[in-house]
Amino acid sequence: MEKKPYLTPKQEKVLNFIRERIGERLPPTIREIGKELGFKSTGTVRDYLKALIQKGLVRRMNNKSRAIELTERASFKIPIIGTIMAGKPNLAYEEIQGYVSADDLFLGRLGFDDVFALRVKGDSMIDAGILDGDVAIIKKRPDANNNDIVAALLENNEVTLKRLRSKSGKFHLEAANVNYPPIFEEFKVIGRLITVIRKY
Amino acid sequence: MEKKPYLTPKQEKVLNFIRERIGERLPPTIREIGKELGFKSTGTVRDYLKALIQKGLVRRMNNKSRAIELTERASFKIPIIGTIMAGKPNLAYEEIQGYVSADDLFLGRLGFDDVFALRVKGDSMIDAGILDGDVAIIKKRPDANNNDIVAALLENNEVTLKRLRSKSGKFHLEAANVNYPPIFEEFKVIGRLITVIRKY
DNA sequence: ATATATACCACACAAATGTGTGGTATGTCA
DNA sequence: TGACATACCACACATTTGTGTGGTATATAT
Repeated sequence: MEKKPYLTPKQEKVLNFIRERIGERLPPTIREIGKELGFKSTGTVRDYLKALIQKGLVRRMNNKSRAIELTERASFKIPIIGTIMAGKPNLAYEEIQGYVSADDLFLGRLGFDDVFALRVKGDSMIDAGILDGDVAIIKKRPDANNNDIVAALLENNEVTLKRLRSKSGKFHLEAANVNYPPIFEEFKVIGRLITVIRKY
Repeated sequence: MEKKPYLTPKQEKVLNFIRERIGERLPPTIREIGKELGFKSTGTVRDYLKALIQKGLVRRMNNKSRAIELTERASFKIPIIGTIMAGKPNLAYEEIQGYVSADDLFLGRLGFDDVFALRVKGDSMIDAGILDGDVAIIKKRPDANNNDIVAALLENNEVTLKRLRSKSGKFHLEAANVNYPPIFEEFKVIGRLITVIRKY
C-alpha cells in the first residue's frame, strides 16, 4: 500500500474540495475550484491540478468539462487500524496496517443487477453469527455449493436463510441453531449469501 | 415508497445511460447522450430530459455542464424483497417491501472523518454475533453508554472489542463468550461499534 | 549564480456545452 | 377535421469551460 505523497496545505485544500464535489456527484470545473479557493486566475488552478497529477493523485481527460478523477491513491479509504484480537488483544492502537475502501467492504466490484437484500428475522442462524435484524446481501443465480449459506424458496412460497448441505447426493437445508430441525422438503436456491451487515 | 412512473423504452434507455455515466463518476453532456442513443440533434435530447424531469426522475441545473442528477425516485436501490424469518419463514418471495440505498446500509450519512475499521480476530464476541474475520466499523469519540459494544484501549496499549458495562458507578468490559472473564483494569474507550460487515 | 518549486495573476482563444426557435412526420383521441 | 402527444432534426447563439502564453514574487537547494 503506497503512502500518500506530501502535499502543501493548499494542495490538500484543492484535493479536498475536489473530493467533496465528486462526493456530491459532480466534479468541479477549473473556475469553480478557483472561486472556492479564492484564486483569481484559471492558470493558478491549472498549476495546482498539474501538481496533483504529477503526484499521482488526480487524473484528467483533455477538453472535457469537469473531467477530474481521483486516483486510487487519493480516493477515500477507511483506515484499518489493526486487527482486533477479540480474545486476547494483541495490536497497538494507531498502527495503521492498510486501507479498505468503503466500496470494497460493501459490495466490491459486483454489479448491482443481481444483488438484493433481505432483513433477517428470527434466530435460526444465530450460531452462524447472523442475528435478528441483520441485513443479508444475496447474490442471485449463484453457483451455490455445499455449506454455503443460501436464501431458499420453500414449497409454501416463502423464503428462508439456511445453510445448504448435501448428504448422499441430496441437498437439504440446515439452521444454525440446535432448536431448529433440518428442512428436507423441496426448495429452490434463490441466491447465495455474500455479505452480512449489522447496524447498531 | 412511490413507484417508478411509466417510461417509454427510449426514455428508459436515456435514463439508464445517465445512471451508468453517473456510476462512472461523470454525468454526460447533452451531446454525449445524443451520440450514445443515436440522436442527431441536441434538441431531441433536451426533449427527453424534459420528459424525465417532468416525471420526477431527473433534476438539472441551468447553464452548468453535465449538471444532471437523478432524484431519489430514480436512483439505484437494492430491493428489500422481504424480511427473512430465519426461524419460521413467513414472507413470500417477490413481495418487494421497499428499498435501501447502498449508502444507507453501509455508513449512512456519517462523515468519514471520525470512522475507522477494525478486523475482528478471535471469538470473544461470538455470542454477540461478531465472528473472527468480521470488519467492525467504529465511530471515534462517541458518547458510549452502558451496554454499547466499544473498541477500548487497554493498559498494555492494545485494542479490544468488548461490551461496556457499568456496575455500581464503575465501568468495566465484558466479552460475549463465557470462556472470557470480564476486564476490570483501566481502559480508554476509543470508539463505539456502529456497524459490522461480514463477507462470505 | 542558477535552477527549481511554490504561489499566484492577466488575458486571449478555442472548444465544449447549454439554450432557443422553428421545423417535419406519425399516430391517437374526440 | 382539429388538437395533442411522441419522436425526432437543423441550426444559430450565448455561455461555460478548458487551453496556452506570458507574466511577478518568494523561498530553498546546489
